[in-house]
Amino acid sequence: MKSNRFYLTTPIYYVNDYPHIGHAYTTIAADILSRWSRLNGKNVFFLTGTDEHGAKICDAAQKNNQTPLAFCDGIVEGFRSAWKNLAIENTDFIRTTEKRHEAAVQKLLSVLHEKGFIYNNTYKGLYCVGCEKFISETDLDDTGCCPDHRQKPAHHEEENYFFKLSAFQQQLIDIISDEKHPQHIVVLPRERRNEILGKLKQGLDDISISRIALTWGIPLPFDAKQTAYVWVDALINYISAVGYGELPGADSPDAAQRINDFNTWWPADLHLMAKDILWFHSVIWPAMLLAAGVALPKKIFAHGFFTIDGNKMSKTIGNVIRPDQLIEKFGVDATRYLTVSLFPFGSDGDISWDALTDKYNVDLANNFGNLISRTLSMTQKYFSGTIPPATDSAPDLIDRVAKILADVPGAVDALEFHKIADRIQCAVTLVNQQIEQDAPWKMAKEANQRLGAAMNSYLQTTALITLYLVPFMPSICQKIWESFGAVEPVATAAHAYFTASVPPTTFVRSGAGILNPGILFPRIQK
RNA sequence: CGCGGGGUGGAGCAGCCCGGUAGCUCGUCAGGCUCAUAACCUGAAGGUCGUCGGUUCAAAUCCGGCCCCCGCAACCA
Repeated sequence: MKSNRFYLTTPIYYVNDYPHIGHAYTTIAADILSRWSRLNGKNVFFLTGTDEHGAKICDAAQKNNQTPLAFCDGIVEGFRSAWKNLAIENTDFIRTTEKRHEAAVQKLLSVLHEKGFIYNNTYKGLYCVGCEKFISETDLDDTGCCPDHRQKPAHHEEENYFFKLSAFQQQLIDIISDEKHPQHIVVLPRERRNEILGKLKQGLDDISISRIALTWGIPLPFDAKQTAYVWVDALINYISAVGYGELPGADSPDAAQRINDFNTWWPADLHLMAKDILWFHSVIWPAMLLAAGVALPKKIFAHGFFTIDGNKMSKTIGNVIRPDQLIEKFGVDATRYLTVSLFPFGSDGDISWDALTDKYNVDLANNFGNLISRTLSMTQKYFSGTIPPATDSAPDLIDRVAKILADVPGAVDALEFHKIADRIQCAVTLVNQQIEQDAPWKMAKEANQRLGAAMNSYLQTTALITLYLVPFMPSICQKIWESFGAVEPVATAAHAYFTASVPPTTFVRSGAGILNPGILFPRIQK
């Protein structure tokens, strides 16, 4: 049942800082996709984790008077709790300092070595610790310092191992550009793909994949004096987490199980990341896999960066937004909804507290939240809190709403969160308009026979819209569900609806008693 | 000739890939409703979609020239 499984990943985050809104952005997006896929009957493996090797971490740990691992442990805890607070349901969390990862890195590098894709050479040049790479003199500023890190690079000469990246240029071009290629990788968005292809056509240099004298890393299997370059190390997490490589030692899990896991999950269906690391994922990573004879990931999506109030996110400016700050102001569910839908996913955009607050008030408080309030309130007032039955001549409202929401699956596939939110809001507006047109409060006064059916249709459509919001706002949707008097969890209903087309009329049953959930999205003053 | 992104009513944005009544949020003005979180609904004013040219029956949308703005510095997703 390989076609029914879905393996998606976020990058593993570098542990030089506690999580901020940028990390959260990618991870929330991945979680929404993951939940959506589960609700659509997929067997999902959702991986995230942390990247913990390299000189920077080593230095930071020293400054803190800690061992590198102890230092990492602290920050990793920050990531774990941030994801927990954001209701992220990742299947696994991989750390590059784990044994299983080390085993996978060594296995892959051994294979590359055996197949002749790795050779050693002397590398001379200026090395910047901050960049963790050699830089050329032309890159330096007037004072001879690295412009990125304001420090003088050191003269460095070392034996390094190189990976024959250049051997894969044409193959990579074909794989990325030719949709009919058996190993085709979909790189999105399109403009990013064009950028990658453009760079690829300019040619590829072999890359250094090891560091000498840097002990905080994974030793090369064929030369223990050197450790793997952090990027090579990091990329491999995507296969080490699902079972690539044999674990040494008696306490290791069953090797056969790991092989089975690997065959089940690899290749990944989607690698999700920000645009800055697309090159590593769409060129270096596939080249490594090609060289090793391992299958390639199917889709790679790079989202944009954002500015905050028009400025770059910066500790100096002090405008860094932490996930917990967002949660404090908007709550977990709204935070998830707002961050991914504020501007189109894939392009750069600006985030500001004002804009977030605005969207919160418009989409969630005034529109969706208020729709819940008014329908429940009317049900309470006009029908003593018992959901009235539908009539045979069901209003076409449900059809019209369903039609709008029919655009959602396609938008999810294209990772167009902005569009998903737009469709959902349109659906909500449609119901609000219908309510206005029907004027149920008037019908109540006139004892109009059609009131029950009308009320029923509002509840049904609101319930239907709620199902589409489950991946974004899991806990509030559950609350809404309960307030509609539904017995089964909202996730169960959503699964039934999305996988078996169970009509919405079976979710919100006439005769069921509603509950008052209170104000779900209180308006927020700017 | 470095690379990339962008220029759409007062502000912020969508639409552009797959040409065919220019849409959303905020703001302004007028009205409706009173079930609801002072929420909701309707209507109005306001745009020659940066500019010049091309393709087309038809271009914000495709093609080319030009002008202007912003990244490719970072603590970074």
